[in-house]
Amino acid sequence: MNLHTFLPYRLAVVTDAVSRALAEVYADRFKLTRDQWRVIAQLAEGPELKATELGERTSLPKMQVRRALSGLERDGLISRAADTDDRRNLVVRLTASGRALYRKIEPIVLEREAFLLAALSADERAALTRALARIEERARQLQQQA
Amino acid sequence: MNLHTFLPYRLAVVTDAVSRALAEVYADRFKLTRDQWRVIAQLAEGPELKATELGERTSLPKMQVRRALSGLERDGLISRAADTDDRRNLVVRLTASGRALYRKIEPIVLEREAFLLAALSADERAALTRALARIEERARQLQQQA
DNA sequence: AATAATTGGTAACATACGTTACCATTAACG
DNA sequence: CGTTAATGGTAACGTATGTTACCAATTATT
Repeated sequence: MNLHTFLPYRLAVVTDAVSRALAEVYADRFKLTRDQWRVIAQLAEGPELKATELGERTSLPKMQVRRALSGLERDGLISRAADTDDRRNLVVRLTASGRALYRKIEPIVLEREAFLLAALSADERAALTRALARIEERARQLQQQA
Repeated sequence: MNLHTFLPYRLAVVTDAVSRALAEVYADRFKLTRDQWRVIAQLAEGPELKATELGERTSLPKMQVRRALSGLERDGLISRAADTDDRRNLVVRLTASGRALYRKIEPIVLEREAFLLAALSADERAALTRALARIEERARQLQQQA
């Protein structure tokens, strides 16, 4: 077995390189952690979310969501309010400055993604998306049976 | 922008799922960290390596290599010795029990990789490998210019 | 309706990790 | 040669992360 052709290793290395390339934007320039960036990006898609939904949609464990939210709230980028229907729930939404920050980051980050994908044809991109989806599904099957 | 179709996010999520599926083997069953597993897998390919080479070949920063090695040495799976030519260098090699452990893990881990890849045709696998390589290269270009 | 089980969120701990500075050895340069 | 620079490895610090246990609000059970 050769580590360099081993799929899990390859994925980890590529993903790490991509993450770093992106973190230069949201972390270095805009002082957000990766988790905070994910939360903001997700909140930007809809007006408000419950904290639990946020966790599901960002693929983050609830503790990471919580810590991301604490920081964001401190910096005035989101607001948390108790749900009136079920007071266990928190309803989270971007503040005006949260939305403004997102609008600054989004184009830069999309540009970087475009740069990465420019190495592939449309067909190749589609194939990559499909391959990743299939592999993810199978990985989850492996975890299940454990 | 949609987080779920955003390449860096997709890569991170898939990679995380794959890592977890693999960690069940080397971490849960064999009590190795991911870094220790990488180091062992790399050492299994050749008889001995300098610590710095190990870092390059496992894509791990030197501190992580060091910490991985400390644990492995404590457990008698590797040995470290000063290079006689250049006494700054450490020469690292697997012990007999290190090799034995590797031989136990390898087939299980390869089987899991095979299961993941079984979702793809030979062509699709080749395309995936190519796509990942191109994206990694471009990601490193982005980092460079920062 | 009272009690048990579940759920969303929080707290606190121990461990892992990245960063910076450091020491010893070797290489470079005058 | 002798001083300076560079390199491999180590130490020590603060922060981040995962885990476990916990509390309050809600839902289910009888």
